[in-house]
Amino acid sequence: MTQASRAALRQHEECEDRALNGTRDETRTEAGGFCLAGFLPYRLSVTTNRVSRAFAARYTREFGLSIPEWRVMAVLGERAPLSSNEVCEATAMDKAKVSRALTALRHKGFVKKAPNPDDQRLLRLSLSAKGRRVYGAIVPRARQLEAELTAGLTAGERGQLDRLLDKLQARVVDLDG
Amino acid sequence: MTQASRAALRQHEECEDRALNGTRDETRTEAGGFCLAGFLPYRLSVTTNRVSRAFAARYTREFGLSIPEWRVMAVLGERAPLSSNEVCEATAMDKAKVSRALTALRHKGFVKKAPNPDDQRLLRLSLSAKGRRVYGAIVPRARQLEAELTAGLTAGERGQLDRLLDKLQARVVDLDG
DNA sequence: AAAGTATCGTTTCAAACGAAACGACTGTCA
DNA sequence: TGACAGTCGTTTCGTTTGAAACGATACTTT
Repeated sequence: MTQASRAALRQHEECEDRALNGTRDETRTEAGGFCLAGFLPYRLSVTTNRVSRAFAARYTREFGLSIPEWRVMAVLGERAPLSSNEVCEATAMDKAKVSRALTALRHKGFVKKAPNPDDQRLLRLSLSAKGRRVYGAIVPRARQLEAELTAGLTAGERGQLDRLLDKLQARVVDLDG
Repeated sequence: MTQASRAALRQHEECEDRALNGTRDETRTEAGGFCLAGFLPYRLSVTTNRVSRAFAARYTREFGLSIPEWRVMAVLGERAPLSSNEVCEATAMDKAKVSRALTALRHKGFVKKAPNPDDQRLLRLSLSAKGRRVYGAIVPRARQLEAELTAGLTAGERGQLDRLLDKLQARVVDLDG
């Protein structure tokens, strides 16, 4: 844990304490005393970035894959062949990122790229035999890491978290769209 | 909403449907049928990135601030003077990012930077009068945006979300530390 | 069929990023 | 006091990022 993250957590606890003590229960809604550590977008960003870092470190160390590359492998392993655009949609990444991940994966020999005879603009992307082997190894590992991450959560809490993320996602769509 | 996000949500719903139907309830734990859209790190990342984008767009459009700059303003508005390191800790950003945000904020005339007489290595950072005016405007706006984001959540759900994020954060510390 | 429009995937470009090097300053130990 | 180690904040360096430009292919309209 970094110094910064420790301090951020400490500060957040202080803010929570203040709220629980009732000293300024209206902290969230009034003008004064804004507490960044209790601000949802900030909290989401900090937590998610730490999770991403931790997972990225594992993927890199154990399989030599970046997160974009892992995402592409994950969708190609599940359903192939896919066009680049379909990979974009399935991974929630833009086409430039997908294109770069694909060239990296092809250099590593994990992904095959064939033209689509029906439409020469589209690609037919799929895992190579080697890629499938890696996929077979990385999927259980990813599940295991996810299980470690959620080890402190009951099944109900895990479901609740999924539902809450869905709700946020639905909301943020209105917010920027 | 982008095509990619729509598709990702759709795919996730399909995965959930499969789970709910009981066709393959063991989807999460067995070797076959890995579903990226149901994978927690992925879900966290996608949701958080969308939230960050939406908020960054507002901050930029309405106040000309990036997210790092807004974070620095937020902590300096709450408690100043602070050293650069203290800003790092309070914002969960590394010192390079903070340094860059500070130079931008000083160029905009929002932040003052004074030497600390007790220790010449440390800075005494604080908001200027202009910076305080902006702070006074942006804090209620940030609260309002946060309220829009969580409009679909009950107070209990909001508390639950905070607790779940805390639990994840506690876990991820072990995971990479 | 030719011209104009749209889509696909790659590449270019400038901005943002984190790690590490760095100079400036402080505290410690001889 | 002088050397040494540690801390602070800035800057440098190479990488990653998303937006936009691009060439190539397909569709539409006449």
